[in-house]
Amino acid sequence: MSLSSRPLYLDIADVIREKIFQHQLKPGAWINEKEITQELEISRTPLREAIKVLAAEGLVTMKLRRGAYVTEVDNQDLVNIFEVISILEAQAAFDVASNANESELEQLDKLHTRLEKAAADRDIDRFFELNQEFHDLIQQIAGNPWMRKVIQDLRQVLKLQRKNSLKKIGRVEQSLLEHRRIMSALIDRKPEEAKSLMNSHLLQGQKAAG
Amino acid sequence: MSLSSRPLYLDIADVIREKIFQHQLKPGAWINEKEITQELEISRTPLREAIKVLAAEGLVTMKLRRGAYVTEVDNQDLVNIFEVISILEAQAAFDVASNANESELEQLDKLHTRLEKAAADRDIDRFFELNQEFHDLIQQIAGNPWMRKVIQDLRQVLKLQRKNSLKKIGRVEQSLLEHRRIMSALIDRKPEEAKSLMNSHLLQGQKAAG
DNA sequence: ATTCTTAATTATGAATTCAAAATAGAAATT
DNA sequence: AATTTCTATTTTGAATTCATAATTAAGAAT
Repeated sequence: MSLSSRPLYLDIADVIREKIFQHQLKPGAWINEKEITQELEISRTPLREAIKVLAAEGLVTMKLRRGAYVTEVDNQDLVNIFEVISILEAQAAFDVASNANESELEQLDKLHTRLEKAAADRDIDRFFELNQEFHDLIQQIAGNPWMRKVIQDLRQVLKLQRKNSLKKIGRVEQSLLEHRRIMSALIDRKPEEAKSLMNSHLLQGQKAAG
Repeated sequence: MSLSSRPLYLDIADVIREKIFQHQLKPGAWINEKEITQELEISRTPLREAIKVLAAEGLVTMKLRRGAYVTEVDNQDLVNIFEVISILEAQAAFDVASNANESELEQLDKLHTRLEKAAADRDIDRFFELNQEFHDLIQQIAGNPWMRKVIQDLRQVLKLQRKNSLKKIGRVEQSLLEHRRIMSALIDRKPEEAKSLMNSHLLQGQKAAG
């Protein structure tokens, strides 16, 4: 067989990425090429290409003649990554408040409503998921694909050390409150306010996680 | 032979990257694998790994079953990339003004002096080079390696379309003026001012290039 | 028993080979 | 002559093979 719509190495990268996020491959763990080729029934060539993609994303680290291991992020890394994400997402919020059209704001509002519902249902996993979607939709609407790519890559690295701040008691409520205010600033088209609120929202999340 | 200190694919990536910046490989040009393997006397395996690294950096774009071509950035891309770079470098300047120690500021000042000299000598190439060094040193001192990596990757993509704004008459002088004011803000430890100056400095450069 | 040395094994890095798709080129049809 | 169809060539994607460095394991020496 061979009529797939995308190259094998991308599929393999997806599988390994998921393994990393599921902590089936934990930070610091070496990636055993033979094991994975046997499990996925593929050859080493596309696997090694996939590993290089993940290395570029920062999810794995390569060591000459030793192979690759899942990247370990320390606390300083977290602080540094959060600094970048906060700035950029804040700017994205600014851009949305400045330039989004009515239908886009409506889309956001709908998503936000679902977020409220998940919170009311105490469905943390769903909240977590929709929360990600909400942030991503803002970036999408902001309309800077390069910025979006940067944010997504860095968010991926954050996911390496699943200190999910939403698991902290009261954090979902707090987060929701912050979202509401961001949403208002967007709808009221107050760019500076949206920016500032988004920035502190993210820094709050960091503080809660740390 | 086989005692190199780094994997072959990284060396190959360097060579191709340089070819791209030298415009030996122009935006839109397909990368001919056979040609490069013969020229560098290597096999396709590490070459294809190198291409994937460059794709992750955004310098080449991969097309299924067609190979890879040098990325073409349009005007919208430039605007978008500049938006991200401006924000982040501005923040880096803020961080330097806030946290750099005396010796680091001195380092910057020395580099800045050399920049002044290159300008006085009308040595544009040297100015260009030192200009890059100046910006990078700020990022280094800012001390956020993740931010630095993001900026560097994006700056690379900018280099694809060598609209060097410094080539514009008067732009070197203007740029130098802006640098002087940034330098002052850093030494006077005025973070907000440094941030704002750096931001407009970069947007000026963009405007001059566009 | 512990450490050091050396042989066997394993894993990585890179070249080669194989399969299939895309392109180029020639022949045929209109 | 222009366009279409079919064949040959080239090129990409992926598997396999080969070479060498790193690790493990075994044995020797203290």
